[in-house]
Amino acid sequence: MSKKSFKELASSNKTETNMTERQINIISAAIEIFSEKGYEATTTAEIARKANVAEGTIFRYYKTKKDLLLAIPAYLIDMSISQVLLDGFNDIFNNKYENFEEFLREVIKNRKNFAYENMTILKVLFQEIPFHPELRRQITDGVILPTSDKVIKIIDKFKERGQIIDMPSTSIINLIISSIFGYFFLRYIVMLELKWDEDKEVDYLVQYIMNGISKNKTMSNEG
Amino acid sequence: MSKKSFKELASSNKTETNMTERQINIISAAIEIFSEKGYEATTTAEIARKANVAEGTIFRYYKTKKDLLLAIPAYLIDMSISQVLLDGFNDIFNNKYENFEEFLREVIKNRKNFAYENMTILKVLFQEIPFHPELRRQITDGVILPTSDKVIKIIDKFKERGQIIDMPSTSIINLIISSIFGYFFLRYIVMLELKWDEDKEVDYLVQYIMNGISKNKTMSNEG
Amino acid sequence: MSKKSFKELASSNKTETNMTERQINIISAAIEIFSEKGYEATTTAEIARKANVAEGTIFRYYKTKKDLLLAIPAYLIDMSISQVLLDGFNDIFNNKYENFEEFLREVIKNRKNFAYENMTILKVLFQEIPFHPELRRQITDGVILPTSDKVIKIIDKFKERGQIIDMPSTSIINLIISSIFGYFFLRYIVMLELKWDEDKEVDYLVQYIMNGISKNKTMSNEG
Amino acid sequence: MSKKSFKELASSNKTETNMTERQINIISAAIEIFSEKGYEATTTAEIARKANVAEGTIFRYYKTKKDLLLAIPAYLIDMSISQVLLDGFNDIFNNKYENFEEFLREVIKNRKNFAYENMTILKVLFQEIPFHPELRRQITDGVILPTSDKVIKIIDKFKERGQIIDMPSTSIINLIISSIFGYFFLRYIVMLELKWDEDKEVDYLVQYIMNGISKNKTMSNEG
DNA sequence: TATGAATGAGGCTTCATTCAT
DNA sequence: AATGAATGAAGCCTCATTCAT
Repeated sequence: MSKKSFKELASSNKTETNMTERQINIISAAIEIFSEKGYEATTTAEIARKANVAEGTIFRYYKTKKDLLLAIPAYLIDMSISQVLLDGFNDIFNNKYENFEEFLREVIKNRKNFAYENMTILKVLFQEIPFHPELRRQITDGVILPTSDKVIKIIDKFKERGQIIDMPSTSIINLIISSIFGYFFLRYIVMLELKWDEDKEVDYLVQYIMNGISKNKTMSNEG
Repeated sequence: MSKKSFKELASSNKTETNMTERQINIISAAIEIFSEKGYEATTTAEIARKANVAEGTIFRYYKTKKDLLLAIPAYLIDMSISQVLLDGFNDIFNNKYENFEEFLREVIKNRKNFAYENMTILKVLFQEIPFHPELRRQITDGVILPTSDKVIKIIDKFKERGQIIDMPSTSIINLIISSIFGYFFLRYIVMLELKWDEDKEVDYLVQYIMNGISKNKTMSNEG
Repeated sequence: MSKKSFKELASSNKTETNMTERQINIISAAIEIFSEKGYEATTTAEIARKANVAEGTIFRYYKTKKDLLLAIPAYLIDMSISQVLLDGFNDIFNNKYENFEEFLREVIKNRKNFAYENMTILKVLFQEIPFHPELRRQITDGVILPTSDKVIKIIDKFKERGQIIDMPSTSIINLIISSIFGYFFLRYIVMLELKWDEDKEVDYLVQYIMNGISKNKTMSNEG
Repeated sequence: MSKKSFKELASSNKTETNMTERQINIISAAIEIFSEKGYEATTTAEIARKANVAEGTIFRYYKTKKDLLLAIPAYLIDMSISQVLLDGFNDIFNNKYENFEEFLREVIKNRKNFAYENMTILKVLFQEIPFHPELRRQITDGVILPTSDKVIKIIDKFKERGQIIDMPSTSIINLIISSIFGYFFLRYIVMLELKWDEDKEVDYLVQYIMNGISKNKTMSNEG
């Protein structure tokens, strides 16, 4: 993932946001360093350096260092990164997949691409969630719940088609999310140094989830 | 989980460890505050206050604040908490379950109890893993790998009995761990405020995992 | 010696140095307190107070307290104090004294003025030399050796004229320096409280050194 | 110089002092570390370790760390180290040297041996003199002045014989001491790393002092 | 008497934030 | 609006000294 991904994404979307280029530089720099060292261990001096602004300039845009952190979810949404995500789901939703596995595979691929490109920002958010209730609220309300709503509808659709086991949709989502999130955490945080056959493991993951939630046993590995 | 769980556990095991009571007070206090505010945001003064010792006393036992963090995995092992875990697995392993689901349910119950009691310590460890390679090393080498070895054998055993799908045991473990870890993360970190029917959701989790890895479809929900 | 001598000297030379006024305040304050209490017994808070800056400001200019100490020789040179010294020797060298005693008297007078004005800085340097190899290096390489080179030439010149005994120039210099340094140490460090007829004693010192190194006995005492 | 010189000397004199062996261990250790790192930079823990006693034990014998420093001059005298010195002078004094140079050479040799063996203790004392008036008083009153008195008599004796120039004896002593002290300082503190032909330089020193103070030019180098 | 664990004041240093330019 | 020097509160850690054993 390029170090400029945020800035580039942001720049390309600049017409749709009211952030100045400076502001984007700052928050991009912050996100990157937060993800490397954690919020508390990051100094505003470091952010300023990476953002190519003076230290004082940061505080013109973000009153405090914490505001910089709390601005990240809004930034995520504002920048249409979450739009990309939702669009992806929309596509999936609209591309009436006959088969839930197809859908799931698409989701994971989507998620995977998304995660690859935005590992940094996600890492920061999940890292800091436990210590900042305001942040938690923003993420659940602004990102997770809206997404869940969409997904629940999809799940329900496939349920109606008899492809998915009889279990509350919320629980199903939680289980799927847990698996996916747990997978990425294990892969990119804990087992960082291990060799890992990405494609194969993702196939296993899909197969596992599919088995986990589908009504009829599928031994499919023929992705 | 009571605030005294570490101390109590440690005290009850004091014969098996060479830590003084003071040392246990200190690391217990540290773990608790680390888990509440994160390692960086925790001050040694705070730890001292909670441990009821002078600030200087901390440094008699742990040269630096970071040493205090790095001592946690050893503490986990030293206190036989991980022994409890492994013993659990040993019991499971020895109580030759005919059925993999029985085994899994036992594991999750075990894990759940374990996690309940040690959520705090686990939270700290997973929280700080990304920023401290030494910590990562200690956890993978001292906790994860040894446990994995045991579990792989169990998995293999059930594989031979034809109860588990044909997938590398390591991958199976990763998937199971991912699910369980993801579940706890979602439950206790992200969705902290949400109401949640614990028992039901755990049942769903078991069912989901069982479906995910077992050869024959089980629709068991009769928890 | 006035408490402001460094600052004043520095200010008067400000065009020739790239130190800010604040930086000069800080190092001046440091030198004075170091000389009074010794490097280790001096606190950065004290330095800040005397320099009329915040404690943190010190560390903008000198990364550590030790850097502050190690900056002193450079400061000595940078401030052209040593230039004054060398210039003095240059003058002496150029004012072709026919007589070595004249030269010596000039040197000592020069040294004496120099020492009077910079007793403080010299005291610090010689005080801390034993404990800081880096400091020793800087002083020998930056101050002593360059000066010695100049003086050796002068000594050689007078040797050729047959005014000085046959002894390696280096040894002669060492002996002279020893006498002068020892004199000042005894006078200003050990015998601090004693009454002392300065002029008379300096005359004795000159006479003593002259006798010590000159080829022909001089009983001059006509200072 | 052996690391045990103080302790050994002290032990051999134990009948003449009221110090316990422990006390001697402590002050010996203190002196050695003070001389290596300076008084302020030395910790009582370090002293205790080197003295092979518990940290608390130090404070049984010396109420404070400073008391330990202030005890050094008394220790010097108490241990008859200064007696050795004076005895040396006594011998010299009694061995009616006809020639001042002989006397001087004896003194320097004596001093040199003395300094070799007690460099450590002297270093500490001279190092800390500037910062501790009490220490200065003790050294001047207890060591320097009594010694001076003896030496003055000797000087006077040689003056009467017409071997020494007409200069106040105090000044003569100061000059000689300055030269000798300056020599050792240059040699053992500043030029620590330089190669140095000890014997030759001492010869030069003697010759220099002799020339400096004797009435008749001596070009003697034939020591 | 000796010990060494415990103390807590105080040292050095960092860093978010302010403000004059 | 942007800068970056200055601030000073607060953090980590050290160490002389005390005191219960």
